[in-house]
Amino acid sequence: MSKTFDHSKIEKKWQERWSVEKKHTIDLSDSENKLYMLVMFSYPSGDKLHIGHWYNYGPTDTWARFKKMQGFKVFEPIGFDAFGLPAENYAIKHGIHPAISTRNNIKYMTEQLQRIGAMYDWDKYLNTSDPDYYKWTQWIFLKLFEMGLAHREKAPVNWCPSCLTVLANEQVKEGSCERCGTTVEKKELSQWFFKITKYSDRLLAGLDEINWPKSTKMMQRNWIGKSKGTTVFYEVDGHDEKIEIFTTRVDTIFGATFIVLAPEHHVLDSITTDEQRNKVTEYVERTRERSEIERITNDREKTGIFTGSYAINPITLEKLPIWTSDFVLTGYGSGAIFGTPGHDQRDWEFATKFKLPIKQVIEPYNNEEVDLTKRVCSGEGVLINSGSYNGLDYKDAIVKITEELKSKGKGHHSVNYRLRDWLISRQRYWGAPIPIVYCESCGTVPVPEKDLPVLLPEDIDLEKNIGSESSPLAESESFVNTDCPKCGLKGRREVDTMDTFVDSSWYFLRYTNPQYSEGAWDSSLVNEWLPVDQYVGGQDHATMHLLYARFVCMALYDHKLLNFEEPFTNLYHQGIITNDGAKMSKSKGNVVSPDSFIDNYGSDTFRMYLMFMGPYDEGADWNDKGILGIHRFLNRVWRLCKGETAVKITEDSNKELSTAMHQTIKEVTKDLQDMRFNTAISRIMEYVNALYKVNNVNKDLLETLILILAPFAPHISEELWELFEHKSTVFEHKWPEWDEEIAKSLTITVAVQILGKLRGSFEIESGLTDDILVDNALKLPNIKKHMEGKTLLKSIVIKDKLVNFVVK
RNA sequence: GCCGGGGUGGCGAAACUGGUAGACGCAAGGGACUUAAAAUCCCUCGGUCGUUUAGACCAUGCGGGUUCGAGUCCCGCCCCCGGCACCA
Repeated sequence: MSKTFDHSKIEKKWQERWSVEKKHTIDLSDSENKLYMLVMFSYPSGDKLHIGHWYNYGPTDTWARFKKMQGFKVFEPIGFDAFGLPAENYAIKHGIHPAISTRNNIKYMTEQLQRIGAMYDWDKYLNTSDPDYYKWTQWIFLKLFEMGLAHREKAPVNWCPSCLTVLANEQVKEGSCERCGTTVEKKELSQWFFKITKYSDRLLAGLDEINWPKSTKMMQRNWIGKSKGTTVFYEVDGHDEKIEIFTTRVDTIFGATFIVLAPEHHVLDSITTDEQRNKVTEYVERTRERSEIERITNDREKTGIFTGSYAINPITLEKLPIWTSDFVLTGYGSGAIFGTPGHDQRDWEFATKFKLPIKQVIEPYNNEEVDLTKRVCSGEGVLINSGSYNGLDYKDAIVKITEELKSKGKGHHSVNYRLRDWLISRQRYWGAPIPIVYCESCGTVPVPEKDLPVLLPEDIDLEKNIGSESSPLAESESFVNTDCPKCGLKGRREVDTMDTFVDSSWYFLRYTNPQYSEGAWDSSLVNEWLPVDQYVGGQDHATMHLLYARFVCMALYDHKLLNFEEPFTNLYHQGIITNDGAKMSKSKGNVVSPDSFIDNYGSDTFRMYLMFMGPYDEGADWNDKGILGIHRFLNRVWRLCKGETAVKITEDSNKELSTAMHQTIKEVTKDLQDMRFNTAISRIMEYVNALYKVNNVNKDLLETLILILAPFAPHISEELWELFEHKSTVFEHKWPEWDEEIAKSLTITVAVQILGKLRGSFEIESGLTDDILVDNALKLPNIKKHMEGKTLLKSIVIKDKLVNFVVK
């Protein structure tokens, strides 16, 4: 008979029992000792659940089970982020309605999720494409609209010609669509935005209050990009126009030799002289045709055209030629700069190219040689060639010059942000319709709450819509034509749907009661159970989902709908599981399915292997070579506990093993607390190895083993726990505690060094004085040998560890 | 270019606030059991030298430094991964 455990049978048995006995259904009405453990829900794609998902879900369940055993009331929900483009594209290709393909994918993926054996509370399951859910996504839109945080505006926006929709700034990476990699185009379109910029400072301040990875906080800070500086107003010689310029280095204003406007700048047209008009117009048009990626390519040579006009430097009253160039961005600051070519790399390149004068107005601190004909001198220093400001440190000069500008009414201190408003319109079908009606007499009218949800129309031929730049919803007459909720006359519905990041920016609130019909959530539950105590997911969402969710919660807080501002108190990012060094993705064809590993080895082995591969936040390159080792280990535990080895189970106690047991509990507890799963598993392995080395072990040693193994391998642990005649499940037993006294080793090994080089060691009981350790060390033959002919200058003793002799 | 993270055996990796580098596992080699194989159990396993032992020297990306002692701290480089990138 096989002596390996039957993982299929055991896992099936316990998963059924947990489900039947509702072990993971949490009654949220009592929030004492609550712990809300959240993982990022997944998109129900045709790829199904892959190893990357498992890497998120398996280890977090281990942590959750550990916390449950420590006495926390753990809430671990799961669901699907089910709206989105891939289902729609799939529909276009295969003629299957997104609702159907999504339902099929969810069905399959739910089965996969269940095989993990996680403590998911399936009663709280949700799906964002369900009308019962997106009704409330629309409701949140209305709340933001009420607050003036949702507005429609014509603006140059990012358009992905492959996805046939606009994208938020956050979804454009290096000028390309984050999803499909296609180069995005700039388009001037009327779109819906959420006013996230209004929360820039609070989004920054909140980061100090939450326990998030510092790299993620840094990414959000950089993304928000707050910079303090000065706004300067320039008069245009011979015109009424004023040019507003933002700078962080107003100290270099004496070195300004030209002004540059972005090609889209609103005064450009009116200040351009007749002689220059043709050239300027041509340049502006050429810029418009150039793609974003071309424009932002760093090594591109500077281009630009002189407008023929001059601006007056408000401090020096010098006349500065006004140019236009595409290196000045329209969306940042006011879309205009003053060029200080001596001290700014880009301005230097521009001045060099167009033979504009270059002036030095900063003397660098470190007296380095300055040759502005050869290279720029950026950085910090003291002012020169700056009139009465000469000799001032640049930092003081910034303050003083701004004061002068302010007194003359030519400027003031100001702050700029890189963050743009969140563009939420999508010209696609498979998303929540934006609940707005346009009426000729009433204008933009929000759909009343009682009329929600605005259901997605069914009568749409998605295939017909390919290539169209308008939303597929525009196809449906019955959807578009409606009565104005205000005046009752004819109106037209908004045809765009919402960015799916809106769906995911509040799902963690809905989890507390996804069936709730009185509102988006039951405040009595949400205000008790939120914020999320531990959130785990990939870092790729750092400046998207994780930023949007924070914004939405702050807005809802301001609307008095929530009693907290920050949704996720603690955040952790698991690393990425790559395959041949590349991230797993369908397009690369390197996705590894967990299914066959579950069939062959079981969930216990597989999840444990994922945790054993390396540090959880570092991820790993996928490799199934070591999975057998974990399987062997679980078998060793199985046989040991069943008494199928040479080690007999008796009543005898064993002092040494007892010490090992308490040490193991201590180390495993600490490692688990910090999600150091790999080392925790190593400790348990060492413990098992120690148990195998003796002739007999007692029940206490084994039961402790089962208890500390349980979060890692829940099914086999339950089975063994039952074998030891326990009625309740192992997870209802409390996590073992260690006794510091017993955990102390009786004997220790002391290393003996001479001048820091290891020359020997000896075993001795712990807790002895320095003198005794030195005496013992000096007795070692090898030490005597090395000490011959030398004088001992000093003995360094580290208690219970090491003796080092300094000799000459 | 700027901001994070990292570089340790054949491989995945350990090493708490500076204190025996390589725990644990994989792979490999040897042995026990077996008719045989699988499974299992035990042993060896960074490199060079040394007959085994004892031991010595070299080893944590590279070059310096601080220290009785450095994978760990400091200075200067190189490489890999992630993010931002003409942001004024």
